[in-house]
Formats: sequence, structure tokens, C-alpha cells
Amino acid sequence: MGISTLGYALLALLARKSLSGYDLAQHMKRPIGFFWQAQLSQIYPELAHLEEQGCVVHRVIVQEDRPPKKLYTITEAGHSALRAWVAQPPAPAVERNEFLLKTYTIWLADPEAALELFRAREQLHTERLALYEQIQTSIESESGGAPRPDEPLFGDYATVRMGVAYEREYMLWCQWVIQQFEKALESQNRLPQ
Amino acid sequence: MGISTLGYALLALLARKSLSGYDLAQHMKRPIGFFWQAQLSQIYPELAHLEEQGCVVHRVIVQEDRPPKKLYTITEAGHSALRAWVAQPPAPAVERNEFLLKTYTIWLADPEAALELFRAREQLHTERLALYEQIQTSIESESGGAPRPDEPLFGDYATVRMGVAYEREYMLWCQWVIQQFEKALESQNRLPQ
DNA sequence: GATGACATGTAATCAGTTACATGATTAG
DNA sequence: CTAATCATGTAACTGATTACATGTCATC
Repeated sequence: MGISTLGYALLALLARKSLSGYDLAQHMKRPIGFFWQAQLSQIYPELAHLEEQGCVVHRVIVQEDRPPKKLYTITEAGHSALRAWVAQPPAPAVERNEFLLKTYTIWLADPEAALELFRAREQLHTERLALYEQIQTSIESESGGAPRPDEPLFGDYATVRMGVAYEREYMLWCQWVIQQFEKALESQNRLPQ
Repeated sequence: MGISTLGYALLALLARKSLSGYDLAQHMKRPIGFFWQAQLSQIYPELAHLEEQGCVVHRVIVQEDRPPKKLYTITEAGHSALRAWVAQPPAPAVERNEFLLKTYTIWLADPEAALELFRAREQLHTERLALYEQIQTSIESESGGAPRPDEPLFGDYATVRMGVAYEREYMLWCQWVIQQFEKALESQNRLPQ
């Protein structure tokens, strides 16, 4: 019946620009993929559903050099549905972090294996941090500081700031865990058996 | 065929202590619920599945004051399955943060409504931060500092440290967003229409 | 006698992933 | 001629949620 969260994610993109299903999938990878992901096979039925609900309309665009595509445009109804949804507090999220679940049980792992796990993880978040910082900087130079909160770019900027803070803390936390294991290995080496 | 992530979550608890399905559901709420959640209706079939795989066994405990329960105990096979899983890097997680999705589209919200949304959110994370800091402190006083990484309590401590860092940054980020909207409203008031 | 915690499960539904299926056009 | 990108979809399966179903025992 209603509109799923994915539906709102698609409307969020279409509120900025008309796009085809394929284009939407690209934009769902980046930047929206940082906080909401979806496959093409999920996007096509959802677009049909949004069209049934009157939130979007499409027209077929014939291109010379590429296959024809369906260009989707948000309607006034879609716009007001999105506006009603956006300031509504979301239901409590279901937390699923497999890495923290592993951390909870890391005490029974071999310390060398644990170190390898956390060193790889530290690298992952260090890389993501660098990427997000670069995006943040490029928005700042485009806007001359932070975009104003009534511009679409504010959405990009605010979310990437969260990303920067999150990745920085994750990286530092990995370093702390690594330190704990290194300390434990050291004292074990000083007092063998 | 194999063991699901929920299966490993249950094994992670049973590696510390034998529990019934009902008890497991309680422990899945806290502390594991901070990073992995499951319903009772999901836990019972998964326990049956783990038993089929030989990872757990149960015996019925008749109690005087309460209904009889099935006490599940991890087997050697379950223990080694858990040990093999724990140091294996998890597959990239699917990111789903509905609040960030709303933030991405917050530019088309009414500024007063946006402020309300973020103020409520700031409070939520401030409360969670206080809870996690309290848990962290109680573990520290129990262990006299950080637990050693070969103790089960290290799992609790390391995960709660991540929680503290995460909630602190989330809270600060909410405060930053609030500030942006307040600044925008101020300058709007200075130059009406 | 009602409510809430303890205790165990099944059935129906939903959201999301993976695999399947097809086809045009461009670049190497 | 092969691989990659563009382009649109359906089908089967899996993981997870919600609703259903039953029953004990203790406390108010």
C-alpha cells in the first residue's frame, strides 16, 4: 500500500533531478549508498509502484547512441509525500553490525588472528575516512564553506560530515583494540609459559 | 546448510554460559542488541538448526516455581565453528540508516520541523551516550581498568567503547546541524522577506 | 480474577538478494 | 569478436518481522 523507505530514497533523488531506473541505481551507489543501498532488481518494481501511487511519471527517451530509457520525474504528490516523510522521526533502527558481533567474541580468538582482523579493519576505515574528507573538502570549496540548509547540497554535506566523524572514530577504536592485543602479547613474551 | 550470523550470535552467548531460548532472547536485547537484534520467533528455529548441525545440545530443566525450560549448551563442534568464524573478516555490511536518508533530503523540510527532528535526535543519542558511559565505567571498576583481551569481558568492554564513541559523535553532529538551522533562521529574521 | 514474567513454538507476510533473461551500442 | 556500459525487467530464494497459538506460575 504505502511507500517503502526505498521509495522515499528514490523520491529523494528525483526531487533533485529526473533520472532513469539505471541512473537511479548509480546514484544509489554513491552518495546514497553510504547510508542506504538497493539493487537494480529492487528499484524497477519500486518505480512501478511509485508510479501506481502517482508519485512519479515517466516518459520514454529515445537516444541515438544508446538504448532508449524511461526518464522518471517526481510529481507534486510525490513531492508532498516526501516532504511529509522527511521531518517525521524514523522508527528505531534495527542494529546489525557483524564486526561488533565478532568483537564481542574476540576473546576466544588467537591473538595474532585478532590483530590481523583489526589491522585490516583499521585500514578499511582509514581509506573511507580519506574519501569522505575529500568529498567534504570539495563541497566546502564549491560552496565557500558549509552549504545553507535550504540547498540540496546541504544534504550531501551534512551526511558526509557524519561519515567523516564515524570513520575517524572507527579507525581510532581499531587502533585502541590493536594496542590492547599488542600489550597482551608483549607481557606474554616477557613471561613465557 | 551453514550457520547464519544469528546462529553465531547465539553461539557467542552460549560460549560464555548455557542458556534457554528465552534467556537467549533477553541477552540478545542487551548487550548484543546494541549491535545485533533478533526476535524470539527467529531464535527458536535457529536453535533447532544449530542442534541439527551438532553445535549445541539441550536438556530439559524442570523448575519448581516456573515452567520447564530447555537449557542449551555449546558443543566442542560449536566452539570450533565459532572460533573459525570470529577472526574471519565479515562481508561488507549493507548500510541502512534511515535518519541519514532523511538528512539527505532535509533541505526541503520546513526549518522549524527540521529543528524539532534534530533536537529529539540529539536527546536520543545523549541518553544512549550516558547509558554506554555508565556501562563502560562499571566494567572498568569491576576489572580495575580495561579487561585483558583474552577475557570474555573484553568483548563487552571493546563493544561499549565503540558505542560511546559513536553516540558522542552522533550527538555532536546533531548539535552542528541544529546550529546550521538556527543560523539560517536568524539571518532570515534579520532580513524578513 | 487480571496482569505480567516465564516458556515454547508455528504461520503468514514482507523486504531484499541472487540468479535468470534479454538486448543495444561502443571501445579495444 | 569480446568485454564493458547502458538499459529493463522477472523468478526463486532467504532472512526477518508480525501475528497467531498455547500454557504455567506468581503477584496484586
